[in-house]
Amino acid sequence: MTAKYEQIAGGLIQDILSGRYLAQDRLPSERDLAARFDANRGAVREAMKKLEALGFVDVQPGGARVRARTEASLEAIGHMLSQGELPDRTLIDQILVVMGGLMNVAAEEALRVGSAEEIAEIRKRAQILADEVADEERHILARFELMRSLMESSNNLPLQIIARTLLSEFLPHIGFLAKYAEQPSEAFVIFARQLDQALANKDADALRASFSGLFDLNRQTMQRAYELACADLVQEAISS
Amino acid sequence: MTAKYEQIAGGLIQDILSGRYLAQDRLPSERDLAARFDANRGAVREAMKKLEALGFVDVQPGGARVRARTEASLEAIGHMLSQGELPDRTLIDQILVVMGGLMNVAAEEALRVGSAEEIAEIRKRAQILADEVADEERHILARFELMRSLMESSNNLPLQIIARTLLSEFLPHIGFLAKYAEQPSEAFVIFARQLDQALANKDADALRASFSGLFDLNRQTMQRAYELACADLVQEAISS
DNA sequence: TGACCAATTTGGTCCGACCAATCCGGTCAG
DNA sequence: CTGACCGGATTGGTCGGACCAAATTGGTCA
Repeated sequence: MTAKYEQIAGGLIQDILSGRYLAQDRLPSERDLAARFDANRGAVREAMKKLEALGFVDVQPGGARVRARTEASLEAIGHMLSQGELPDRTLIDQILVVMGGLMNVAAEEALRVGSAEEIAEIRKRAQILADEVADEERHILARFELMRSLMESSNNLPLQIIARTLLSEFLPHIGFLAKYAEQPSEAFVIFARQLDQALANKDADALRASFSGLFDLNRQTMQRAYELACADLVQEAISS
Repeated sequence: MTAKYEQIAGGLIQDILSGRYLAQDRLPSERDLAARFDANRGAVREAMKKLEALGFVDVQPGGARVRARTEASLEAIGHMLSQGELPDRTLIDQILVVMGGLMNVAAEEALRVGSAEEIAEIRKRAQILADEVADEERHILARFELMRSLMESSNNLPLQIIARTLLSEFLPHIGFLAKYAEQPSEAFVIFARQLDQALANKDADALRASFSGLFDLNRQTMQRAYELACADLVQEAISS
């Protein structure tokens, strides 16, 4: 049984994201909300504190007001993704773009401040990706391990926080795409080799190029998988 | 008069960041905290909800535990910056690095999906930066306007959220550096011109190069200003 | 029509109480 | 002596009612 204040918070988030309460609307008073959710006002207040921290609302003496989407917190992204039957396709792509950019920064920083051991660790992950015969499961794992070690070696706290948050908001909502994902293409392997070489030569430009290539491929793969998943969903709807 | 639950939250954050409570320590019970802060347990609970949302603690039936720094939320960065007399120098640099990377992504995306009007808007901001005779105040303003219009034109919600959050956590803590900042150097003007040209030619590589140059200069300027501020602080300490 | 004032509403805080899950220390069997 | 077990104390979660100060609202009056 989830805590009641979480249920209240979840309900209000649904209302806000679904447009029941628009930006700059005033939310019902805490007393009214307590009545609607059949809860005590204290529980409602705890839920409001959570909404406030998530950047969904702005609560002041006199009333709580809904904030604009762009004023939300990064932790709110997960809730935005879980709206509707399928997570929003554009938003997924946007997240992938940002993740790519962050990984680029992490790679540059890792190259700049990382120790030899850390670079070697990263190269090991890259080499697994460059290994054509690796089975798919190990391949997927290696991608995450590559990202993880990059973040670690960047020694950049804000970067680590952003990447971890983004990932944890993102991953729970794309599990359904797994069965539609393609095998890594030939181009992927080539980019992975370039990545390894760039790390070996400490060549920042090549590093960037190979990384951009890898993440673009990943984006395309995701978009295709998304389309396949959509098509499947339509089929199911017809047959039912 | 700030709300009491905010005072409590602030006090606890201080305790956590100063090391009074270490990672995975158990926090005192809500009842004990209520006694210590001479407050009602309800107020303490609201403060705890805030700490939880900030990623500082993990509260469960049985007790609340302190999380590791890297598990914190992006909104916690501001609190980390306000520890000690001067904000942490390394952390400032790390934030600048991340901001640079994000702006790079924004610029690429703006070039990819932005309308002609939006590109023109960005170029206008860049041209102000390339204008050597602009007074300093206008110059600083133009930098922020450039960043703002880039973020706007990227049409990337996660990116906008991250950048806005990072800026709002960052800016309040670097105001003291303003009086130590140098005039923009000649190199800065050159990079700004390159930026304008790259936008005109829709040349993503040149865009990246000019942006990296601008942000590197900015980083160096900040670091020098920080050192000057430190030196000043030492002087004051001696003379008092 | 617009400025002004009072009643109402709203968030912030407090008190005391109860429940269920967890934690802790002692007990008892191996 | 060790380890599983058990019951009481502790802890977070919820409830109800109450009061205050600030903001909102709506009506009044100039």
